[in-house]
Amino acid sequence: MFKQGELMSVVTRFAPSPTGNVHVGSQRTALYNYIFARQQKGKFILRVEDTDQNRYIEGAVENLLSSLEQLGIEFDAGPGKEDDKGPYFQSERNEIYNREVQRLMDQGHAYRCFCTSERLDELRKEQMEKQTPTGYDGKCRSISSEESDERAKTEKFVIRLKIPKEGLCEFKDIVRRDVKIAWSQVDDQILVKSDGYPTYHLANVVDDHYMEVTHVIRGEEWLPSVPKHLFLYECFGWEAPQMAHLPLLLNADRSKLSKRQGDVAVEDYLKKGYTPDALNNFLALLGWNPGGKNEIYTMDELIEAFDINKITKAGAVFDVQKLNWMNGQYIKNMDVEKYLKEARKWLGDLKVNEDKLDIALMAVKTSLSTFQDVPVKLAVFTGEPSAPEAEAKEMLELESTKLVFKAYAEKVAKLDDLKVDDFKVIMKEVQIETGVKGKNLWMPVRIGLTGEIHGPELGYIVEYLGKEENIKRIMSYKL
RNA sequence: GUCCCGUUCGUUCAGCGGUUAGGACUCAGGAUUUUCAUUCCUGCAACAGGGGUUCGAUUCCCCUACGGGAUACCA
Repeated sequence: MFKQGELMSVVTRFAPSPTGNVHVGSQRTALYNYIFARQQKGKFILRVEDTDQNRYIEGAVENLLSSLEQLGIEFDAGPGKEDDKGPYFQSERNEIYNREVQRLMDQGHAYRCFCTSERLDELRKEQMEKQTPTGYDGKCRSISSEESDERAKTEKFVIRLKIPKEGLCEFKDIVRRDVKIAWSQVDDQILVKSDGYPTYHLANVVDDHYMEVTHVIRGEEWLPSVPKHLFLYECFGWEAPQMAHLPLLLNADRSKLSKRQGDVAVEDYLKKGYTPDALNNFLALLGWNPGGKNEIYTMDELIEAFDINKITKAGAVFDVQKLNWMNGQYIKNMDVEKYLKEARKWLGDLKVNEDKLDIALMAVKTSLSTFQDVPVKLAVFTGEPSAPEAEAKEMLELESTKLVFKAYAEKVAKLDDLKVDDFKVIMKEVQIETGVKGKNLWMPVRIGLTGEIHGPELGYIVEYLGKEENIKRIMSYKL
């Protein structure tokens, strides 16, 4: 349990590895770290965990940086924002890891292991068959330091942590509360790979210590390795940070959120016209909720309301339907200037009347769920009228429609300009003159102009089309 | 296989020993609107199962079932 007012300044960190585009699950982890740090008036660090040379993907760091920037998740220290705690790329910190692992070796907490991967595979297979826990059997533990030094000159080796073999590791997690894992279940973790780079476990602990991280907020998949980390802190004589292991994000079928069942990259959602604010809001509420009727929160409100002690334990399904609703809310409530500017980016190769574009955009503002919908919703303004369907045809064939069209065309012809307000006046006049009102009045005009029975408010369409086009379209129906 | 974590409406989040189990999304119906959308109202819908503890369990404990994670020289 995290208690307010503890005499420490909070430092959190987001530490992804650059193996692809940022995942929405990572976004949520970053968000919780960021929100918590801001709430506690602490510091939020970004650290790139690139110790696995094989998995590095070109452009991943750029994607990480740009995603965070677009989302407004700002770090206080990290790549491009160096301070005395850096560098913030693990691949540039090998000197530190080597120094620390040497300490471990000197103290007898770590040892070289010369076992081949073939032997390790074999061992694992045997253990599975015997239905016992899998893990390293400690063959190289007993090699003398003299022999170890000698063999190291010619043989490949890794460095392992000498995990206690007995007892129980008990620890507290802010989300999971009390967790117990038997030491017998914990493997002699590899700390340094044969290529000389550290594994996650070593690098993570060393960096968190030197970067003075006070709260480790990360995904649930790390929970089983906490004992290793705790033991490392103990060996080093360092104080361990507090832990909070977040529930996972799931597919609709409750399996781990994966690309097979939809988009998982932040970039994908941004490209589809979801706003960063909506995305943040939605993700923040997956795993935690302040209660009450409201679901819409600005970043500042999230920071204000967040309670790290109330994070949910169970995995959460990423429900696009709710995201769509929420994104729609953000667009509806968006400041007009900002909306217009953003919406204009989504026109694609739609041919629009530049002068009247804003009118069309405003007309569809409340009907958008994502910005990707802009061209679709705008089609009724920019395209030719579509061929009327059966229901529309019926309306056109009404006797009253003839009168309405005639009166409408005449009124429009008399005007110099055609604005939304003029249109309302005209329709009133047409109603009085023809005696037709309600649906029978409005529907035919809509169909006459667009061919559709549904669409945005007619006034906007009328103004967008302009006088000439209005008359042309209405008169095209030989009634 | 072994270990760890989890389980409240279809989804998400409230509830933290006594509630008609609440909100949001979805869905259905209605109102408003020239239509769709928006907005508003109403409704449908859940404590995985079994044992305890207790005067009383959704809430605490245990077991089972189910789900997820970890078991890599990946993070």
